[in-house]
Amino acid sequence: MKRNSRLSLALHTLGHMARDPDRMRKSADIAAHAGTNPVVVRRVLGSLREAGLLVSESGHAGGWRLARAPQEITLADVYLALDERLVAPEPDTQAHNCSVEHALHSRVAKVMAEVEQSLIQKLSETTILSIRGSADQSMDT
Amino acid sequence: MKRNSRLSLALHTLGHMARDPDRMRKSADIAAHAGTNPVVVRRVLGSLREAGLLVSESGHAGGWRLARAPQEITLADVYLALDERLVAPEPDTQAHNCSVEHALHSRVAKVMAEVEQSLIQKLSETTILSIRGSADQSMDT
DNA sequence: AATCATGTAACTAAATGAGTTACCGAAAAC
DNA sequence: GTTTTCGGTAACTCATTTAGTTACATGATT
Repeated sequence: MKRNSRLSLALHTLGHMARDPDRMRKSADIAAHAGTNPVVVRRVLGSLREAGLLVSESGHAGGWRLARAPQEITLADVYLALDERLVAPEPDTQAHNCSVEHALHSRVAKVMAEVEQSLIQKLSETTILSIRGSADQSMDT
Repeated sequence: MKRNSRLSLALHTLGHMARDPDRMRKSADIAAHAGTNPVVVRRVLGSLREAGLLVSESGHAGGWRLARAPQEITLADVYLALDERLVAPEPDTQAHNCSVEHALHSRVAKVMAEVEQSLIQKLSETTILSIRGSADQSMDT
């Protein structure tokens, strides 16, 4: 895989789950569908669980399930859960030699932060319900 | 450095240049200011030149300069020039096993593309003039 | 010609992230 | 209570990306 694969995997999985929210899915099945590894799936979904988007259970009837209704989960939730921060507010480790540099740095950081917020705002306008497929087909066909 | 360092370097340099658009700057000076290497600077600024944002010249009086007025250069121009594509429209190399997967994949791709466009739109609303420092201080203080 | 800039190829090193193996612990089935 | 079947996680490998560096060619000015 490549860049944004975590986000992509998350959206695909949530899209599937949104079709049938009550069903439990095993990481092995999800992985097979996504063409990846169960551990990778658990890592990504684990982040979503920490953010309260999913719940997981062990044992025979275990697996993964949405923690709330699909229309209550937006792409912003997913984005923030994965902690990607595409626009990246660099934590500013560098001491700046001149005052111009310092002022400019803070301006750039401010603009980047605004763009990031704008991105999150845009993402919050779409729920995973809208990327779900149309009908009642099941995942394991 | 870290992620988005190219974009960051570009914005910082353009911010400096916007203060005094007619002045020629050497890659060595820019690199010293940014705490990086002249070759790295030339690579990044080379992308901006290909996009028509900068011009460069060789020789004694050589260096880098804005190709047009700073208020005519938006962050979207810079973003597109660097070919970053943060939201990343994965080129879809994979054949999908089931029709659900196929439909879902295209939905996800569509949403991602919309978000990317939204990001570019937002970036186009800010020019490098607005990240320039306030007054007439020069870069080499 | 000598100098000083960009342009670029080629390489190194570090960081990132997917993939994998292995093992633990929890919950249900038997 | 033992076995089975899940998730949870640590530890490692491998590929990719990218900054950094060296070296050298090209072009423009002195």
